[in-house]
Amino acid sequence: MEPKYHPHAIEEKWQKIWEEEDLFRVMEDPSKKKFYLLEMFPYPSGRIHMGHVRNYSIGDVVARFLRMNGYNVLHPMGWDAFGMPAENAAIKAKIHPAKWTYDNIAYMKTQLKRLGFSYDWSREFATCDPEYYKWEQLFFIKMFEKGLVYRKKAYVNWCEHCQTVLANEQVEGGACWRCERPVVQKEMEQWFFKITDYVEELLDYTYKLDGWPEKVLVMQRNWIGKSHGSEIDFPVDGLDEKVTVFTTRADTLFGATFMSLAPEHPLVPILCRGTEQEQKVLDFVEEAKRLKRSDRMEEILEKEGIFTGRYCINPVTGDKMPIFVANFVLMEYGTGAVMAVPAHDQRDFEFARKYDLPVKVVVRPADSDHIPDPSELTEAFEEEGILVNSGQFDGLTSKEAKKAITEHLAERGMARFKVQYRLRDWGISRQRYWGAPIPVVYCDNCGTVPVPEKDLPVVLPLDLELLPNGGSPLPVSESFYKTNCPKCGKPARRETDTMDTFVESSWYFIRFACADENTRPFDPDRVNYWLPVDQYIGGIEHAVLHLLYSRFFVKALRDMGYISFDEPFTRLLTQGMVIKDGAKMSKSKGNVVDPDDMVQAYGADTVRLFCLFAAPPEKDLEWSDQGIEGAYRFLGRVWRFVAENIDNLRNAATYSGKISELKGPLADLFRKTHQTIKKVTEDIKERYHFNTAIAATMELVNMLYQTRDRADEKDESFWPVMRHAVENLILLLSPMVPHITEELWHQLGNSGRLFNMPWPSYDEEAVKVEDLLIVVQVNGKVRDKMTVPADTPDSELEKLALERDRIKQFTEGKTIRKVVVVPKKLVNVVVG
RNA sequence: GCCUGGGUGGCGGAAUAGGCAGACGCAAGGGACUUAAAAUCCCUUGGGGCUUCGUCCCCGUGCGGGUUCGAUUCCCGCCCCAGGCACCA
Repeated sequence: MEPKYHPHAIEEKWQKIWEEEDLFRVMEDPSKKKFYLLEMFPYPSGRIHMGHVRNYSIGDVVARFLRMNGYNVLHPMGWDAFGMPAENAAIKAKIHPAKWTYDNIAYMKTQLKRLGFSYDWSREFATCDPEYYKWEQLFFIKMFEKGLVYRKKAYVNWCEHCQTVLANEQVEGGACWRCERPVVQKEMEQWFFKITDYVEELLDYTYKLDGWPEKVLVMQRNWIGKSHGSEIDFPVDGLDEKVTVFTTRADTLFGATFMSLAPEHPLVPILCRGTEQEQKVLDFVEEAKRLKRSDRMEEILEKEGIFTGRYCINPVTGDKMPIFVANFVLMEYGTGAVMAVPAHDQRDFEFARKYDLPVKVVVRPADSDHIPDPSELTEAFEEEGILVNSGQFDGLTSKEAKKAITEHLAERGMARFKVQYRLRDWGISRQRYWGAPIPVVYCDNCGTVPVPEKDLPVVLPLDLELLPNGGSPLPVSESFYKTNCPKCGKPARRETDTMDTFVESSWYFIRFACADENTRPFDPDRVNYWLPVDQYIGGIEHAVLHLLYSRFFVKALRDMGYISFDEPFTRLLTQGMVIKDGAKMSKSKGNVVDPDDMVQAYGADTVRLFCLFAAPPEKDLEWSDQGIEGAYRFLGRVWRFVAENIDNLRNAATYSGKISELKGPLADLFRKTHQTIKKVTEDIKERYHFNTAIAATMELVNMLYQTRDRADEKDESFWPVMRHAVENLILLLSPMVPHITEELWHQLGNSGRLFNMPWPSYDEEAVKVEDLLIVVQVNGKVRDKMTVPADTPDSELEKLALERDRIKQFTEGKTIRKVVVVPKKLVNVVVG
């Protein structure tokens, strides 16, 4: 056996053997408990990065661990293969997106294989394959029939740089999530998935998904943004129109002194028509729309407004309220109109001061009788309280008044209770080439016609020349868009937009259950066996994107009868980022660590080990060049221990006796071995804390070296106990570092694959400590420690503690007020 | 502003149920081996103190209070950092 650890030879050797044996292939087996373990599949950008290595290392430990614990584990991998970088590369390097994508996939697959992950590659697919996206087009058609997908003209987020529309979830702080450039509003005809149909169920389940991090659930709840309130109608003075507002503060209605409308509000042109304000208002609206369309990501615009020349009537006071158009009112939320209550809303307050509008106090704090005069207010009182200046509603609490005032108006048909959400429908049209075509045809006679099922897939043509300006070639490609109407047969035009790539990733995890099924999207038997995903692992950045879309898609597919579960991912682990020098790795910062370089320098096992050891999975991981050296050194230490003692270990039979038959250092090592099995098992199974699991195996290795030097080698149990410790060490480390452990296992003369070995179990007797170290405190300070037999009764502990000389020193001349005994741990003597 | 996390040695981190703070690793220092270096192995390592160098004493988990025999852990108030949302009516 090589005295030195040479990772490359053994890693490549075992990877080859595993592949030849098809070791990681899994089949449905109803006699076994299944476990579906999934890591977020990568976009084939060219090379994997350290974030992938970390994500997939975590997943591989869990997969191998569960496998060894008797589960039938589905652990697949594939490619999220549609997307813009392929198009950009195509324009820049003149390579077709398809070739670029498939070349990248081929390379990245070798990288993943080189890392030794236990994927069942027979289930692999790329989402840009028509055999994949044809089912997505089928779902689109079915959703169209069900009214779950629809087309409408709307203001949408447009990224000029990416030349496409973005969903609300894909705009971060006013900027494109991909290129980080400002997003503008553009009015376009777009396809939308009706995610809002499922808003209540999506929200409900955020309280039931107890295997998800609370952080992600909170983010989703905030994104959904449910609020309870009222809709109230305000008649327009002198016109047969009304302005309807949504408010969560109906209790402040008596304080509403003016009205604010969004610039896009449809009533605006009607209201100002014929007034002397008309031109000024229309100019203001144009200017506001223009500003909205331009770069407004950084600071919030100065609050500005303009009087429309019209008034509406406050339905409870009968007062005339001037109607303004205000640049801060959003057409997309509520009704696009806000009743302004300057005394109780800071924004309205500032607006009222600026335009010299009346302020009326109608709520006072519950803990004060003082009703401030509007002139003395310096800011709005936004909290709830007790109503004043509100006629018959005076004295009610805000909560009571919201109900009472809404009901009062509801009797006259002027108000109703209303639940409002922030979540809006998911816009999925993308003006891009490298995506799944939306299977729709536009016919002058028949209108919008879905492509019939039998004509699917609508294949994305690969023989197109890309346009140099980055625009999609589909709208100018006759061979693609020219078609005949499926209904009337007359010439018609295909939809040339493609689907958001988040659509592909919203259902790929189901397809892994039956990737070879070619007559229907899913094979119910296999899907019912494997799904839902038991454990999903990926980055937090998808908290409200992919993870919300997938939840919606599963519910939609369920209601269309394709599947029969409610939620895609039972448990979710969001791992932290890999950072270097305190910042996310990026080319511009020059702090990128390439996995290939690391594998080359240290081997896959070391890279995996470091990723697992440096931090618990949910925290960010700071890459450290010294840290990875340490990981390498540890594996060298493991290797060397076996290599240096290989003959003795090989010739020994693994110790199978009881701990009571051992003594001294050998008993200690045997106990430590069992304690390590317990610790590693619990850390992996219950906590996914691989860092502490690895720390425990390090302790065992340290003890192996110590025991070799300190125990009596002539003891006939010496090598059997050593072998017992070494074999268990190998088994415990195998999910994390599968190659070195496989090699050592075979060097010891064992056969079979660790992947198929049962996970070691520990002996309760052997874990128990014979002697306990009891801490003795005086007034809560540690003053002494004593070693006692484990079965010493509590009363005896107290007696022993009080007899200690050290303790007597501290208690002498003082009264013992109390003695606290914590079984097996500590005695605290309280003196005064 | 609001909502979530988090703040522990020189560094990454540990302490799982209120009971020895700092496991394990890195870095640093010392020693062994060596002609020498590398590699390896062993030891020390939170800060401070000393007529006694100890099974010694004091301080110490962002800050200030509280509960408790005992608080990194629970409660109240504050500061700072990270992430998310942000004109949402």
